[in-house]
Amino acid sequence: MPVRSRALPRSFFARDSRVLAPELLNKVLVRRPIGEPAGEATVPLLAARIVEVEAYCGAEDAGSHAYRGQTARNATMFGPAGHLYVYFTYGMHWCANAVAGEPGTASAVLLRAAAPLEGLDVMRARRPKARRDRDLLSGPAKLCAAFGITGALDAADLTKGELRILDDGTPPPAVPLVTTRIGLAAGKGDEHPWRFGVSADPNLSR
DNA sequence: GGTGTGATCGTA
DNA sequence: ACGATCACACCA
Repeated sequence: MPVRSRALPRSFFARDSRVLAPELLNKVLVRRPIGEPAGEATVPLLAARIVEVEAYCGAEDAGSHAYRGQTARNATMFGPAGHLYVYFTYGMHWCANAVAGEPGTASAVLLRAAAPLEGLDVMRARRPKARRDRDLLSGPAKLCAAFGITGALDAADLTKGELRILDDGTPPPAVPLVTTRIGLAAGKGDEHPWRFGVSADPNLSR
């Protein structure tokens, strides 16, 4: 991790989720030890380079949890950008998003896959079923499991908390992979090309 | 490489 | 009921 890595400011997140999403590719998700001071030089406990994301667009997006308005579950998405929206799905999995846009827009970017950089031993211990390291973070629920992200981290501030997204100087891909989003029912937003990835990266979800 | 299926529970 | 999923079984 280069010394000049720095946490992304809130202004970085406060944009349309479809603009923010590809900009998050090649940024570094880090989790620092609990209670560790927020110095820039601290070695993170866990670090991974984001290689796959999806944009969700609130009230105008049938695929978004916010499509039918605010509830207790999705309230974080209606708040300020730069916070983490964590939800539980399929009765067993947690998934994490970076809240985007202006307050009230309820847009977010789902973190779908990442390439492990640091803390591989911790990630392997949390994901004993992953046979290869490229499977540690190759899906939104896998990523949360490996990073220990649960509902307890919903609404965490990504700009200054124990969980952050850093810019280490690696630019996003000039030409990202762009496809429709995964797991949406027909007519429920599946037509929008709002999934973005680092082409041919081995850590992409299946 | 691909497809099919069961697990398991909060939310609407 | 159904889901912004995963892992395993199987076939190729």
